[in-house]
Amino acid sequence: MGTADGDGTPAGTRRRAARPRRGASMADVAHLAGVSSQTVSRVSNGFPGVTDETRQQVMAAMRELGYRPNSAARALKRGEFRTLGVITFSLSTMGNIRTLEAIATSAAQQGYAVTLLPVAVPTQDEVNGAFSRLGELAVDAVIVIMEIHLLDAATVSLPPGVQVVVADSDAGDRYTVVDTDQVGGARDAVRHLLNLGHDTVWHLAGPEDSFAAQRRANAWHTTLTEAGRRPPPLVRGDWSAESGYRAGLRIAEQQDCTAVFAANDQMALGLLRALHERGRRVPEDISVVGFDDIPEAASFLPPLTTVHQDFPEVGRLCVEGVLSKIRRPGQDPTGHGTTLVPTRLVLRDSTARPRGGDGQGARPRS
Amino acid sequence: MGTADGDGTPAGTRRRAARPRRGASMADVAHLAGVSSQTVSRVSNGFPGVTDETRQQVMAAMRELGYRPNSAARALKRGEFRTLGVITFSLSTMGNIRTLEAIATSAAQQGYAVTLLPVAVPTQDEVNGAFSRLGELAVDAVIVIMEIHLLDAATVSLPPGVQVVVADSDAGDRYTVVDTDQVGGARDAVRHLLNLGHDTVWHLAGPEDSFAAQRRANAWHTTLTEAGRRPPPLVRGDWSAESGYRAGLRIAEQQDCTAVFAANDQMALGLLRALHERGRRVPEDISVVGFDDIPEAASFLPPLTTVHQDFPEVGRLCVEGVLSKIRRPGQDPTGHGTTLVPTRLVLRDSTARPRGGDGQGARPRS
DNA sequence: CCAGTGCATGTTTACGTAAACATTACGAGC
DNA sequence: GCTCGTAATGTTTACGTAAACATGCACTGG
Repeated sequence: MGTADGDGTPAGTRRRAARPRRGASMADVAHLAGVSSQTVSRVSNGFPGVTDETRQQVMAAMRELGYRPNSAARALKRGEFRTLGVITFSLSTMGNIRTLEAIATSAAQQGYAVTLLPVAVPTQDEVNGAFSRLGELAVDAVIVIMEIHLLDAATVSLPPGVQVVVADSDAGDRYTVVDTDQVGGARDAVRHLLNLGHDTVWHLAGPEDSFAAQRRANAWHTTLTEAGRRPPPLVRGDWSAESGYRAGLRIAEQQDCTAVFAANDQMALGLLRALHERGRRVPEDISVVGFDDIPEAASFLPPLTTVHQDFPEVGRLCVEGVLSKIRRPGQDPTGHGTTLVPTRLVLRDSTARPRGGDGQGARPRS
Repeated sequence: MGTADGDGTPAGTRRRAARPRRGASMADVAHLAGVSSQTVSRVSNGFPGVTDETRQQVMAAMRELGYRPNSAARALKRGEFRTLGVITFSLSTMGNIRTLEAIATSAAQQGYAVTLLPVAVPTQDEVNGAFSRLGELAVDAVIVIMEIHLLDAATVSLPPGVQVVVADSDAGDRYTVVDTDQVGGARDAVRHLLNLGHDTVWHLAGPEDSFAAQRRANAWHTTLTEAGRRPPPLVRGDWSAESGYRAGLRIAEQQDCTAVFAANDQMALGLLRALHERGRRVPEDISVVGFDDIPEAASFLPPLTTVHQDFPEVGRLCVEGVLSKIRRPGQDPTGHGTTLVPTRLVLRDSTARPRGGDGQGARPRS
């Protein structure tokens, strides 16, 4: 590249006009520093075999030209993008968001970027489309945050060589899965209420097509049955506070109901409002336990006892899992299967002994 | 690439063992289809000048080999990545999340992917670091979702040719900014309370280092002053429900306070709890207005009157703005400046006329 | 004093794609 | 019948990087 040419136009200007130049290349840096581009490459990657003096010269040239490695060329050469893809439905649920955030943070620490692949409408076609677009996406591996049942038929179109880890799902036999210990959390919630002396516990469940909702409901049922209690009819919501409110209006009618386990905090919020409107006091008349421990849960009326999920840990494990798959080229020694992240029951003010209860084994509340 | 070679190892196997092959290249497809790789390229990009018959053959070969274009090579050749970068702090605020989601969706519709660039600790160094890492990131343009004052000194390290649009900030003179009409929203909230007959309106503000909080507070102050009312002392929170609760305990002491405008819904939630605990009824004793209209706001106790923000529109406009910058190579005709997205006051049950108020001009509440 | 050794640096090449240019083939027009 | 034009396809090359290989130079030891 000359410094000027015949038509009076400064060199490079025309190119910049045609297509904005991204920046200086290795060749430019090499030229300025008076070395070969290979030496620039070595400096750029921190490789040995370069004199300190040369290194300084090259770095000075880099600074002067504002050199930044071209990631496309680098990816092409190295065969990897240092980028993880995250497929997710709408970021409307708190859990997905927190998980995503943790994934992005963990990935950044490992030198990986995160590309978001939103699936607008959760239909099978959309999911398949996302998986197939993946093949031409600049991504080394994929983490799927998807709680509903659409993963099955999508397997086929997975491009080869792209590893997958799934958060918040089952399918542990076909994919590596990282998930909150839904069963343990739900069991803790129900046992807490039973220990306080409640005869039984109602359940305000999440939508039918959600794996998480399904497992929380199953665990609720099992725990009650194992304790020799008869499970009341299951009440279903759709995760939203509004659905919790509607369900709550019905639950308030049940005079024998003294304890409710809501499958998430938003529905618990709606439930609290319905109970309040109907004059059922919480926790004096009815105890309520939520799930998730969203930041606002401590400010509900009353502050909500709930099952805390460790989303950052879920995200971290997803990244760890997927990177370990990338890094060992051969068979994955951990194999498929599910990694469970434990939950923690956070006691606040929405649970108490039933008025007429005997309270055997109940922990005193502060 | 032959079908077998001398040592009995099937061709390609050794390569796959050394480094997992990403997939077939154009050359492989071309070989199978019996055409040149250029023809494959034409088919791949939907260019004219290919017989239907040839096109069919090529597509068949693509299917058979599971061919996916290599995006690194494509990006290198074309000089663009078809990817937008989004720089953001922790995704803990609902607004950022909703905006991000809208950005991802809009970008996807335009054929662009979105890469997340989380900035862990919001220090100047971190922001500068994020901007500088950007240069080697596979990104054509950047959208910054950042409400605090750290953008100023970061300008220098912006790599050339990378366009920026900023959401939720000011700096409209140096960057293109898309933002919610904070001033209009706050004014509507305050006027609504004044119209109901309240003498004045207290303000529960967000943190000092937030542009949005600052502008909402300014608009609150201006609106009161313009209406000839004396603004009460400003109460400050940090966006969290917990801080709203603490502030609410203090506000509950003010016997002359009949109306509060909270700078977001989370703080309003904490405020509601504090007022309830102190026996101040909402809306009979004190009216409360929030800001954001988070989904749960309709399920608060009582359902919250609040200022609705159109986050999807903000995200859409960010993408539109940044893509228009990319697409017109020369000067941006829209120039820098700020695009405001209007808000909408959503009336629910947390506001009413003051008990002793005259209520002139007040709209009747349902 | 010269082969040998090791280190700093340069040269060649390939990664996969697509623009630019080159080459065919086939039919229309004179 | 021969040229010209056009459409279909092939060949060359460049994008920026980094691995593999090549060179050259200084110092070491016999």
